[in-house]
Amino acid sequence: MLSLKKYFTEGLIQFTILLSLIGVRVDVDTYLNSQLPPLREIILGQSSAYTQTQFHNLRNTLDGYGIHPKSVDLDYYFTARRLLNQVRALDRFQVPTTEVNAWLVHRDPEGSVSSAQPSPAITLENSSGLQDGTNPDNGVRESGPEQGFGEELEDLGAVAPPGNGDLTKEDIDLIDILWRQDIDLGAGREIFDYSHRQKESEVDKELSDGREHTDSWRSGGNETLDRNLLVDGETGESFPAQVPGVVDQTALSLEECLRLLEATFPFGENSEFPAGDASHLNEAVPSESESSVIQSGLLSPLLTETESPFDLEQQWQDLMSIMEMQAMEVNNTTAEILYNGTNGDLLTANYSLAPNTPINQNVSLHQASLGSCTQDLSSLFSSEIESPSMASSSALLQLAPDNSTGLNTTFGSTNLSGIFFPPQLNSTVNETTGPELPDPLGGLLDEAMLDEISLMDLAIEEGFNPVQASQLEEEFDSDSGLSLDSSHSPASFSSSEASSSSSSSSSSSSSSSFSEEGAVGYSSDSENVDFEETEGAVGYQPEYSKFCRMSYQDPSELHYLPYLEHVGHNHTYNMAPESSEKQSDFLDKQMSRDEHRARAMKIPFTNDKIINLPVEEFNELLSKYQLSEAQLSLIRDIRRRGKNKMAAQNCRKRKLDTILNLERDVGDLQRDKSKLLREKVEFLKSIRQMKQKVQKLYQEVFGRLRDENGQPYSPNQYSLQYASDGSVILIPRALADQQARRKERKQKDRRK
DNA sequence: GCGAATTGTCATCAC
DNA sequence: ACGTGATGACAATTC
Repeated sequence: MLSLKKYFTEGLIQFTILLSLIGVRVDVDTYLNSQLPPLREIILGQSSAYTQTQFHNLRNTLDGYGIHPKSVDLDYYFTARRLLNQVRALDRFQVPTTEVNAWLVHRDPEGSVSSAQPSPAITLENSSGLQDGTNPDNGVRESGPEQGFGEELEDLGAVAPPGNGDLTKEDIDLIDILWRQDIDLGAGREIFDYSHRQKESEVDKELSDGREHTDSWRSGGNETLDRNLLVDGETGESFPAQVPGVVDQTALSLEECLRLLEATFPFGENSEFPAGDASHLNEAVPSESESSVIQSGLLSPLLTETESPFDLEQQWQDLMSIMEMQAMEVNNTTAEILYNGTNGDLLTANYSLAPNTPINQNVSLHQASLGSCTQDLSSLFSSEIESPSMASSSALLQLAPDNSTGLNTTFGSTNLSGIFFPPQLNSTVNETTGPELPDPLGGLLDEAMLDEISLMDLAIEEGFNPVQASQLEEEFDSDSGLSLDSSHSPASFSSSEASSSSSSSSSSSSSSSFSEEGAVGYSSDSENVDFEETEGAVGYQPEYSKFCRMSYQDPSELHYLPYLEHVGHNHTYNMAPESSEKQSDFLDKQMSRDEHRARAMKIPFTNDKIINLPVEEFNELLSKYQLSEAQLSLIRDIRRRGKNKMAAQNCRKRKLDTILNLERDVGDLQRDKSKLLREKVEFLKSIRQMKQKVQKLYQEVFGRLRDENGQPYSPNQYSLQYASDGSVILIPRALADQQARRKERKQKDRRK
């Protein structure tokens, strides 16, 4: 359960992140919040703080249908939920709690190699399925081979509040489609027949209508739609034949995001992943020329897992490491790649990394996170998707401004090693660092290397004894001192770090971190906010503005929505007396101490209102009732404690984020330090080689010099020196020694 | 039953 | 002056 919780929580967070990055506003909370106490329990864990709310939600969402968070009869529960919500929807003010900008569930035409495979039935079914997405009641459920978590998710969608309306259902259906397509890639293509799933989800509603009726209805109603659709033979997805490439690529990216997530997303223990899923996943990925960067950058680690199709832990770690790299690489990777690449050839390094490294992905993700969360899909992806051929070049172009520092240092290094010296002199450098692949993780030097560097420093400062330095360097090279310190690799970072907000520890800067990382930051907050929504809590409201999904979710607003007024009503009347009793006991146990106190004191309104109402309305509420002094006192205590409780939770979250940010900053600094040390080593090597070359030239020039008699000068008696005007002059050795001593004295004096 | 982790509460300060 | 958020410290609870 713990692992499931972890996967599910982080998976949803990542999923939200992915969707938010591509500009789709999706409120996962909708699926977790008021409708699904069991899932909330799974995610949030048992907590008195949350349980209080959960109990509250439970009471009001179940309407008497008892459900224990840890022993859930989901089918019964969901069915009851759906029916009740439908009834309630009849007279309910609807609140849009989910906003979807665009949903395109089809692949780009280029990627559909199998689109040539005729599959009219699937086309029909898919198109109708998509259309049916807004009208879930039209299908007939049919028992299919898939009974995994997707089923639950479908039900999950079915119990979305009626107030959320079609969009929510659409969301879930589409997500469900995407999930299933990959979860079931190993199964037959009929899996992708949306009508199958539709039928499954609605089997409890329209058993009598039969499939023939439904199919004929569909075929009749969707002919026009079908005409314009092509079908991907592998995934069964249909897509408009004339859709511009931009949109298709966008849809692909979305799909690939979901695909990636789902591949790493363990949907419960009963989810079945057929062997060879990974290979299917591989096949489903479009060819490289058209593939989005997400695919090349994100999927590749997953695709290497074909040997063990679903090593979930490994898959998950892959995803987390990728997420980590996405955060890192914008700042580090490109510079380091450039740096490493220039050990041999800068241009080669650049062009070789362009097509198959995640730089492009980095750029897009970075931009997405920097930009508005509601960024348009087309604008978000236009740079890479609109003209895929330009993707690599744009990546290169964007490298420069982002990594100007790295580039400069790179050139600095290159100038020394590559420009000043002929290739043969550069061989040592290349041999040492050439084989190194660009390391996006950032290499760190071990202590041995630091020692070597210190020794080399000593050698330099002591007048650069070439022999000594060479020996040192040989030792250094033989130790392959550029080895990375694995302890500092991102793999060692906690997964939560990937979702932690960036920036420094100060609260003010932590605000800016939200704009940088969007939904990534304060993920735990969103959980908190979720629970607070129905409770009407106002905790951490200012941070709502930092989230993409905050627009309509001011809990204080929701709190006053008329249809929420029934919150707190007791709907246990339709329960059997025994179960009602159990329910009552259960709820009693879930109540907080203050709730018990309030009940004992017969406080005529909910603790929820006591805590979360604005002060004016709170006072107004108090004035409406004739309350004793004890009651008033208790009410104020409840309000104080309730607010403080939320404040404490927020405070702890901030503290945790601060710690994580500091931890990440330390890691960044360590990487920077190691990078600088590596550069220093390179510079030292270059200087040594330069000196060797100067020495060689010196000997060559000196050896050619002849005196008046045509005899060579003795190196013991004469030496060559640079004059101040840049010329080279021959002076007696004694004089040269004198000058050297003077220089040394001056240098010592300066040091003092 | 114990210790660690988590959560709730109080006191206090700052805004 | 009052309400509220933030936070350290401690207690209670949960794991």
